[in-house]
Amino acid sequence: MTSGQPLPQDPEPSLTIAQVAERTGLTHDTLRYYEKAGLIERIGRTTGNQRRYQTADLAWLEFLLRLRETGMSIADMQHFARLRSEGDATVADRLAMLREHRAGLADRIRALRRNATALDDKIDHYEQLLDERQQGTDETT
Amino acid sequence: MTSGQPLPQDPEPSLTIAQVAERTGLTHDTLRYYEKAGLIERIGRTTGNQRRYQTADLAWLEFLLRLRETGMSIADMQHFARLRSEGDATVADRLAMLREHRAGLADRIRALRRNATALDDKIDHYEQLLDERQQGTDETT
DNA sequence: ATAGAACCTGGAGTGCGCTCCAGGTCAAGC
DNA sequence: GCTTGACCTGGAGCGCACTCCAGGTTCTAT
Repeated sequence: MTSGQPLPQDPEPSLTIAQVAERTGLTHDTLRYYEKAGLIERIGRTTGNQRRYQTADLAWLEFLLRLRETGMSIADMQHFARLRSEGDATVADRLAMLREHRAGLADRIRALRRNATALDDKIDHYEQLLDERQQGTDETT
Repeated sequence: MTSGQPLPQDPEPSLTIAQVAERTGLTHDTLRYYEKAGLIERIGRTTGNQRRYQTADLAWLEFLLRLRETGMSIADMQHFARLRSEGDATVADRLAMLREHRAGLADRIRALRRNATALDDKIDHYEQLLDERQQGTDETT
């Protein structure tokens, strides 16, 4: 088993919302919005009702950010978060979600690479146009 | 010079908005919105004021779609379209825009690939969890 | 000639993902 | 004790990229 309850003298590095905002690049408004929306479970509070983020909260947030950066919608992240909160019984479902998301991501990367190549062609075309234009400034054929 | 004005007997393959919608995957509303927004210049009309898209319109639309798919905003596409409508003098500006967009795209593809790798790790982790859970169903260590 | 589908316009409405606001509470330094 | 800045809540507002609507016109097939 693991050892400790969060005793008072536990040096668990709890962060304020401002510190988390700086670390993640999110605003405090977005952090509160994510909590309200159920993307992150209710963050622990001080006696004065102020949030204190623990290491595990940070790790989950960073995972969420990876999902977001790869284009997952808030709705899907809510779904994933709900499954997670339901415990180990939902591991298979969560795995399925991640696999599907991963597959979609692969598709999107492939599409972007194809479009990048097309863009390169267009850029080449523009470079040629520009060369001709600059060469032709004096109208001599 | 090139040869023909669009004479009546010119077999220029003009398409209705519905046909263009089907070809591009855009809705007719989106096509009209893009025209209203200045992303595409005013499409030629029949005497009865209905749009007829020409080959050149299609080509431009497909280019716009590539810009969109690679994440360019409507505002930036408007900017590009405006430059284009101003003629050859803006070739250098347009080239600069495309190069910048291309560079951002490269960054985004790199970030997606990094995130994809992180996702793969997470998936591996979930697969292991699932294996343990299935093996451990009978509680024998 | 006429029915019905496709098209037209200007403008309002929608969904997403935040972002801002008002009005208050809490914590730390002077 | 008091000020000042960080934090709290519920709810309204915003920008983007469409999407829909009402009311009218045009095209096509019979």
